[in-house]
Amino acid sequence: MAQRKIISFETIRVACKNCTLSQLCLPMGLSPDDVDRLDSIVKRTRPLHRGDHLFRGGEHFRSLFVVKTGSVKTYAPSEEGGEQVLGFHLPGEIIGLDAIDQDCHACSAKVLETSAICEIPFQRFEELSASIPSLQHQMFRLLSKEIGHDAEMLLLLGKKNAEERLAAFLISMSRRLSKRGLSPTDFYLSMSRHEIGNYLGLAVETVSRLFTRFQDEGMLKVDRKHVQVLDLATLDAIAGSAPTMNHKLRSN
Amino acid sequence: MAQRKIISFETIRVACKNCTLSQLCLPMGLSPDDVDRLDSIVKRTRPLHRGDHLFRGGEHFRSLFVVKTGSVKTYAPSEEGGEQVLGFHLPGEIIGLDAIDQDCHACSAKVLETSAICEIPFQRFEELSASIPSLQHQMFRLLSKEIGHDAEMLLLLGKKNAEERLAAFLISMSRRLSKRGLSPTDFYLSMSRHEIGNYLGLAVETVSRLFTRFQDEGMLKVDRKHVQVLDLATLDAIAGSAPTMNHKLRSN
DNA sequence: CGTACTATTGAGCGCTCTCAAAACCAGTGG
DNA sequence: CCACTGGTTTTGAGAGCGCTCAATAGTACG
Repeated sequence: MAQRKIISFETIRVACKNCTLSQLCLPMGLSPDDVDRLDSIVKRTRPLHRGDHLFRGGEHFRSLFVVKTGSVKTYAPSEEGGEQVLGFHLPGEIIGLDAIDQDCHACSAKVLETSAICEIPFQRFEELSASIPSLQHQMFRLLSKEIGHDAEMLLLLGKKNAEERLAAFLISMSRRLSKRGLSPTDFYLSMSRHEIGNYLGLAVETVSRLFTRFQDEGMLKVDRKHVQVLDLATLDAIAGSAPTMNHKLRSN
Repeated sequence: MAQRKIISFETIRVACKNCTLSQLCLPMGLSPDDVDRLDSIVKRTRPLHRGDHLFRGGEHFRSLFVVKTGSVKTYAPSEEGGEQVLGFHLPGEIIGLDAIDQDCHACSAKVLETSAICEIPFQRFEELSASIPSLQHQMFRLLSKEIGHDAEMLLLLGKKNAEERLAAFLISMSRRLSKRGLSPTDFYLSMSRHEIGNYLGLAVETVSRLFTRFQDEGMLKVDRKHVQVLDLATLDAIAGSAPTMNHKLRSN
């Protein structure tokens, strides 16, 4: 996932415009003028590095964030130092939507690799969207899309076994990366096995064993964080919640 | 949960106003005038009965729905007739938010008991919220709240064991019912054990066994769908994701 | 009062976790 | 250049939670 890419300031400025565009505006047109108004409230931040926090749980909510390059994970810290990884966010994806309600962040967001992030002050964004109906509509859609995505994760965690979960995870990464113009079959995972397992509700060891198995079965070629998908069709079939041949549906 | 309540048309009309109010407007004030404008676009529907559908997956999205009385479940039908229960919706709660994005319902909504439902045509609602900034803000909050709730479910399905899941479910029901002025310790569950298990990612048998266990341990008194919580504090403690004494955290 | 459905209870097994240890990697300092 | 150290990943062996299968009881309804 573009680990050691050199990022010029100009690159960020331009691409940042693109990323807000692609997320909020592309699907249904804003006028070029409205796009400029939107873009004028977006702040650019200098590149963040592995381990940096966009925000921490409990902090006051001020802005939404959009990943320009790199990747970010969101997680809910629990009492005893444990955490639940809530999601991984790739370029073009938005972070912080869950904080609008409480006006305060319920989860934390940590950068997984050197990343460029755009910041959208929410108050100003709200004012803008009140005056641009199609922007309001896009925002509703964006929030709704997030809810739909969460529903998929509920299905994954509620019904799928370990094999199906990892396959679904890889397919999701593949799709999202290819949407950004990257290879759907050859990519780097910026998160650790530990984080993948946490996200999928599996133990690290189970994730590791599955990577090995998938490789043995010829579906993947795995070297550390570098993944090459050799048989996307089979992987997709496994991910598709279709219970494995020798399994019946669980509890339904 | 108010199973055999007689509902007059007038009751619905008045209470329907209340329910849209409490969900969308109460938290931050709309002017009484704006409230009337909102209320004027809300459709009342005659009472629906057990098994009726508000909508089915794949149908075109036109309206959001608010539960006035009764209860509704949303679920995602999967390929082979199986289904994943996505949520149970009690009075005052809104349904259909996930359909805004695709302009088409991804899940189905089925009435669990005789219920009164309000319908909010989304197009008209959007127009209205563009002209009432505080309504727009409330809608953003509502969508965000849903995302936050989903995150809680992810944590539940990803990290909690069967005991903690059922406890969390019961605490959730208790809280939501008491928010509507009903008893937090004495209520009827309108959904079957099967549906509870499906929702929580557990087998029916496991749910049944846990109800029995909770009762044996003196935390609950259970008679079919009638639940009385005898020790809310303990139940709350179990639900609070705190791993049981003899368990460590799972995979984090 | 039979039929169908839902709920309960019991017994056994399997998937995934836990525990443990080795292999591998990256960074640091001698 | 290499040993040392902390981290991540891999691999192995065993155990337990929760599922599956199966049978019984209880409930709703015609």
